[in-house]
Amino acid sequence: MKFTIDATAPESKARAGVFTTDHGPVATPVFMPVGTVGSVKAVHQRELRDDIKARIILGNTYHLYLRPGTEILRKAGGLHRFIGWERPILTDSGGFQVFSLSGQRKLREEGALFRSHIDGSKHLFTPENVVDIQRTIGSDIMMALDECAPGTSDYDYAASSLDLTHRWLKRGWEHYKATEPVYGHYQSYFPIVQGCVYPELRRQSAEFVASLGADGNAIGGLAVGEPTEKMYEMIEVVNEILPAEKPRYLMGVGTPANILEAIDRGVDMMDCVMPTRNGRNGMIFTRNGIMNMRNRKWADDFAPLDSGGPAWVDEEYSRAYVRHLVTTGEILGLQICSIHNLAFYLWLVDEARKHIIAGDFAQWKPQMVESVTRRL
RNA sequence: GGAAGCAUAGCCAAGCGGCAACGGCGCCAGACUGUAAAUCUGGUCUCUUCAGAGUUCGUAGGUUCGAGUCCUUCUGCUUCCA
Repeated sequence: MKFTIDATAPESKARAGVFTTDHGPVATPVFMPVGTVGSVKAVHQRELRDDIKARIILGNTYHLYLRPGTEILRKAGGLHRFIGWERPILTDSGGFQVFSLSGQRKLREEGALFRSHIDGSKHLFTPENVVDIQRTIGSDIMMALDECAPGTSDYDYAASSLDLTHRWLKRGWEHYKATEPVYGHYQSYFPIVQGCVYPELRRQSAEFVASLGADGNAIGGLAVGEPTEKMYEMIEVVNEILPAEKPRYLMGVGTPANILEAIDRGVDMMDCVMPTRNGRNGMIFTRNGIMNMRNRKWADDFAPLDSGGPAWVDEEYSRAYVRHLVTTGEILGLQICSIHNLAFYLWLVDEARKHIIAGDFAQWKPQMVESVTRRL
C-alpha cells in the first residue's frame, strides 16, 4: 500500500495525503462509515458512493464470521462482491467486541473465547484465525486482534492487557506475513496501539507497533470511557512515535469536534458509528451545530433541514417533515438523518483536507470546532 | 319495559379497606464514539425552600381511625331478555 503526503499544515500536525489500495485511492484525512455486518445501516451503497462520497467503509470480523459466515463470503467471492461495493473496505478484528461484549467472552492466552450474542454458541478468536477470516472477507485493510481495555482501567490492568495485546500482535503479524490474499488483491494489516490513559504504556506500545513496519498504524482503546482531554493527550503521545510516512488510524472516534482535534494531532483515518447510530436516533450534526430532530421546536419549522449543507436531503426536506418522520418512527426519517450525517462527516474531513492544503487549517479548525459543538 | 355490568390521569388499563394510585401507549427531554442500539434512560395532577405540602379515581351523600375500593342517590355507557 502506497501512502503519499500532499501537504502538512503550518502550526499543526495535520496532514493531507492519499493512500492507495487495489480497490482505489483514499484521500486523507478520511472518515470511514461503519458497516458492521456488510451494511452501513439505513444507507444504500449507491448513496454511500454517489451522495455521501464515502471513500472506504468498515466491516467487522466478529459479526461477519457469525453471519453470514466465512463459507458464504468465500462463495460470494469476498465482501466487496457480496455487498456490491467496489471501493476499499477495512475490517475491524473483533477487538472492539472484546470491550463491547465483555460479558460474553473470556480472554485466554490463545485468544478471545466468545459466546455468540446471537445463539450462545462458543467461538475462539485467535490472532491467527482472525487474519484468516479477514483474508476470506477480503478487506483491503485488516486489523490485528487486540484487547480494547476500558478507559477506566487501572495501571496494572492496562499494563498486563497491553502485554497480551502485544503477544497477540506478534503472532498475528507472523501469520499475516505467512499467508496470502484469497482473491488476488493486496491486503494490509494494521497493528493497534493500546495502553489506556498511561503515557508510558502508550509510548511502549507505539514503539512496538512502529517497529513492525506495517502499511499503517492504528490507535485503539480511546473514547472508551476516559476523559476527552486524556484521549487528545494520548493521541499526541502516540503520534510522536508512529512513523509520519504511514497513515495513522484513530479507531472509533468520534464527534465532529473529536475528528478535527484528531486531524490536528496528525491522525489520517477515523471511523465511528456516531453519524449513523445517532442519525437513526434522530440527532443530526451540522456545520452550525447539533440538532435533535425529535424536539418539539422543529415541529413547525419549514426551513430546509440544513440549508446549504452537503447532502441533497439537506435542501430536499424540511425540518418539520423530518421531525414528523422521526417522531412517527418512519424508516425514511432514519435514512434521511443517516445520509445527512455521513455526508456531513465526509464534508468535514474534505474541508479539513482543503484547509490543510491551503495552509490555514490551524486558523480554520478552532472556529469550526466551536461551530459544530453548538446545540441548536 | 325488565335484568346484569361498567365509569380510574391525554388514551388504554391495573386496583378488591392504608393510594398520588402497577403497566402500556402518547407526549416532553436526555444519552449514544473500532454497532448485541430504528436503542436505552429520565420526566409526564398542582405547588414547592426538593424535605415535603395540597387536591384527585363519573355525581351527591353515607359507613369507617382511614374509601378508587363498602352502602345509597343521580347521570352516562355496554351487554342480554322482551
